[in-house]
Amino acid sequence: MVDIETTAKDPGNAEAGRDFIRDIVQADLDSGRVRSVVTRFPPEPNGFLHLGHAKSICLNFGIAKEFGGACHLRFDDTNPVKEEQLFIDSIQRDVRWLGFDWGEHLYYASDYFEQLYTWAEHLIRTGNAYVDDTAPEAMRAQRGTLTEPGQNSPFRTRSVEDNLDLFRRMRAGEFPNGARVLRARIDMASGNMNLRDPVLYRILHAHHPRTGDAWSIYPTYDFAHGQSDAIEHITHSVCTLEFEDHRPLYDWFIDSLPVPSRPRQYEFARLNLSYTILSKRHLTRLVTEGHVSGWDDPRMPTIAGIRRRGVPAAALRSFIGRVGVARAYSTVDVAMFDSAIRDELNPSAARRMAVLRPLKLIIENYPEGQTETLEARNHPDVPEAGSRMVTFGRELYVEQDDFMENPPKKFYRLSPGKEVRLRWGYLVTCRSVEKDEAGNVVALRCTYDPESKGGNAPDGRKVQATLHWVAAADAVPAEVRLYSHLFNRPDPGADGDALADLNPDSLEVLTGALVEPALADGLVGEAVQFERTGYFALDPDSRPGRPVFNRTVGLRDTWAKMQGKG
RNA sequence: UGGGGCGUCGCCAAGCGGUAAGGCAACGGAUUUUGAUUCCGUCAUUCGGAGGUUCGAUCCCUCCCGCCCCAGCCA
Repeated sequence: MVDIETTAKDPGNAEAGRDFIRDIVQADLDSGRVRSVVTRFPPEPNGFLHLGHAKSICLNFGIAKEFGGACHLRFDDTNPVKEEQLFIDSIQRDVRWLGFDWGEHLYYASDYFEQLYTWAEHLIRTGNAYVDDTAPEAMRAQRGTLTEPGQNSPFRTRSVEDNLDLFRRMRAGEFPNGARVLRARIDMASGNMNLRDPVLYRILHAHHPRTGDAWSIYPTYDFAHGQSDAIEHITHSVCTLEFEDHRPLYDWFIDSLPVPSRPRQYEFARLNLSYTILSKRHLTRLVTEGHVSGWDDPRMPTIAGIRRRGVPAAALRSFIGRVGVARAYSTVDVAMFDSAIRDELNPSAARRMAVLRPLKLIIENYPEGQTETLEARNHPDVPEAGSRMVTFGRELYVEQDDFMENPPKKFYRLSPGKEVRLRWGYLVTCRSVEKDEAGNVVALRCTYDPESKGGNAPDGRKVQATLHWVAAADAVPAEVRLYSHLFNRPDPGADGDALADLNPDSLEVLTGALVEPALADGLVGEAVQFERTGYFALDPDSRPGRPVFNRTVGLRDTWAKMQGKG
């Protein structure tokens, strides 16, 4: 099986509308506050990227592209106990697959460790930081609560000399983990908890994926992020709403340090999706506890999972564009994602026939041993897509759902005495059914109208349904994996543990599917439409002669909807 | 009861003082060799609530209500 390279050529910006952040960028450009825009996407390499990150990626890279600027990919690798090279690699792969390019601008916060350290000493010298020996629990107690001010640490008034000495020895590795920290001296009574002398450095004797064992102290997010932005001359540092009250601290560092530029932080609402969970903590649990097959399980809302499911990058971008960017807390209906996927696939996916749950159909008046080939269009609306030949014969398979012995009123498909069209084939009429001892229908005995080749009878009579089918003579056995929501409620976790809301039926494996031969040797990841069923993509688990298909998304199903309403 | 935010159609989301865009969903109907697609139509006299300013307010002011985030040496 060949792995298809689906990296999009042009992510375009047609799908991205206007939003308050783009308005700010435009205004800054117009006023001359910035000459050219520089943004950044700053993932922490402690997990795989998911749909929430996709929103940030599309926003940051999209803005850079639209305004002729640059977007940096910067790994926020300040916590070596959680970060791994595996994630650094997967993140780059996923961003590229999404269609974005950081060019030369690949950075790591760890690239700046030496500079950040120098700035930390600067803070000490200017009386803005001190080494605190307070134990973690005591420090928590001293911090106060949301409504009560904190207490100053007894170490807050240490001399500059002592602070410098201690901090250097922290770096030298003289103290065990947790023994001391470097803190900013701001205001223990601030209503903003982030300003109550936040920790800048902690002692961590840990191996870092990039710096190895060179450091035994590591900067916190707050101390590293803004300064990294400043070093890279980021103009607009865009993050999610929960960092809003970190902004005063972000600005405090920029004001207190001799940084080379003055970036500004802006916040937008993170993406939430119904029936989905987008938190690295939960996604990590799904993987490590084995609820899914891995980070790229097609049910996962990770970029890797979505890609494996067969969703084109363009559909993902289109979806993000439809969602928009604002500051209001929101949860997007997952149906909107499905819609974006269908809109992307409908005009492009080749049509094929595949029977998911086969039911044998025997044409009594079709000569034994005879077969013929019929031309089948690859796309109903795109003539250039061409056609392929399909085999027709006396024994065929149709979908079990397409037959009912005692059909309700509006059932258009096969039932005793009813005539339907076999797509690209002939009109057939069901004459009788064969059953096993248990009374299950095991085969349909039909007759066909030899004059209806291609699907139309010379007398112009109409049929209500057109069915997909495959010939017993050359159908290829396949495995088909049907996916549905990983969680069985729109707001997983609202009542407690999200994993308790896992949908036990999110994966259905059909091992007895039969597909037309043209489906036997596709490319992994290539989208096809199984007519009347949905969009599918070949899974990497496929082997020669045994294709495995993932259902990317089903077709709209008005009939199922009618039935659901009884 | 500290600080910071958010509330426009079932779900997203425009709107920036001049009289409520668009998408998704839903519901009708037309076309159809996919009950798909496409097409056409319906879907907020009203913008969390109450006052106020104004000729005029979703947009300005006041108060109230609801929801979210913050007390990691995580990001």
